[in-house]
Amino acid sequence: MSKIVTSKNGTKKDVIIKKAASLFRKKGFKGTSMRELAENIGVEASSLYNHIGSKSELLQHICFKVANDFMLQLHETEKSEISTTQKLEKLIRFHIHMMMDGYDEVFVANHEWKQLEEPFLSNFLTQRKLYESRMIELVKKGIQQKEFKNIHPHVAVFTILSAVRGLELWQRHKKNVSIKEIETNMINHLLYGIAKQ
Amino acid sequence: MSKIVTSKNGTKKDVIIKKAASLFRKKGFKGTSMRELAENIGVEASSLYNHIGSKSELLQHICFKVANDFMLQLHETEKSEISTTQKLEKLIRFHIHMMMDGYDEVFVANHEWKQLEEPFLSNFLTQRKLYESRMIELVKKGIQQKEFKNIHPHVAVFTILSAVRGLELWQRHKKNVSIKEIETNMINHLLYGIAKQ
DNA sequence: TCACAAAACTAACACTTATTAGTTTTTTTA
DNA sequence: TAAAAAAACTAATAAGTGTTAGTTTTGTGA
Repeated sequence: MSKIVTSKNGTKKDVIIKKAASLFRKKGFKGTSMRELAENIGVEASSLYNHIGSKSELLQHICFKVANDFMLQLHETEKSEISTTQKLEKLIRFHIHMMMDGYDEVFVANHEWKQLEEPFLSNFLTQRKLYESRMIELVKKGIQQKEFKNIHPHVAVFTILSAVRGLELWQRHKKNVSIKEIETNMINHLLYGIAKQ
Repeated sequence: MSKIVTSKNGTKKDVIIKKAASLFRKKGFKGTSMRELAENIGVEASSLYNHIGSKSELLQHICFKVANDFMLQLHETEKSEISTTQKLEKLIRFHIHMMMDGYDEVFVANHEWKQLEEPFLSNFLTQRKLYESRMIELVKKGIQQKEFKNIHPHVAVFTILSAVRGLELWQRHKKNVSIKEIETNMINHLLYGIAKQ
């Protein structure tokens, strides 16, 4: 049929991955066939293999791109010279913006990582565990420095991550409530509800 | 091979559904084959059809059982003669216990409902929307009655539902942190952080 | 113990899956 | 404009899917 449309600064592989993320989110990785993906791009399924290696490679790419983005931001935040409270706020805001800007990709990384094959599955889980434990360390530090109340660090981090992941639910209501409104509310709820006053 | 083992007060269909919920959670609905399900029960795939109608029927059963349980509890709570704060607390505690006792089923209802076919998909979404809007009404009433702060009801309900759904994450850490500890923490965070003091 | 019903089995079906081989068309480069 | 490279196409493969038909085994009640 027609040719793969490449927006500027984007290879054809990027176009395929972007569309894959969108379909994987809506129908799941296993629920999306290569024929379906191809049709959505306007090409035959076999043509995709001129640009990618395999279907699972697509999932790997999406999951590890997201994981990497979060890891990078965590690393940068850790070594920046601001208060622990500000560090936590920065991380939460990053989560919120990732969820808003890269909705499909973040959703897929959150929900479809189970479909990764070894050794990628183990690799992904290790990275996630590392991320969590470094956030816990951050909260512990905040408690030591008397910036935070004497809360359970593990519980606090998981509550934050849960609430942020819940931003998915808001995708359906983008019209009714503004993003800014949600962001302000959530930051207040999560951060200054914890910080010592 | 051997026969389906029926625990007392459980039909063979119940055994199949229970195992299906477990597998659907671990590998997804589309990622679980009927042969795999059968093998886990100790039977050939075709034998399952002596007890169930189809694979999708299994998903329907799981999703609507969960939806029904929540709807029933909501209905009962609404008409019980306690304060609005107590009503909300009761609902949150129910969510927590459903997540702990019926983990597989709740998880599947939360993540695999997309794989439902019409008209079940529409039906499920309608029911979920109804549930949410009735929770929002409850929060609105609490504000009117000056039991709650003047918060955004929609945001409040979604924050609560997000946090409760996040209990999934805790399944991995059951040993390290007690359920009671999480429950207390979460109720305090969600409810009495909202209620007027 | 014998007949009936329930539930297992084997074998096959029609269909979909990801992926490959080989060929033709399109685009880029010189 | 001709040669080379990129990317599309058609057609086919082997494996896996849910499900059905027909048969045999198992358990139950008279």
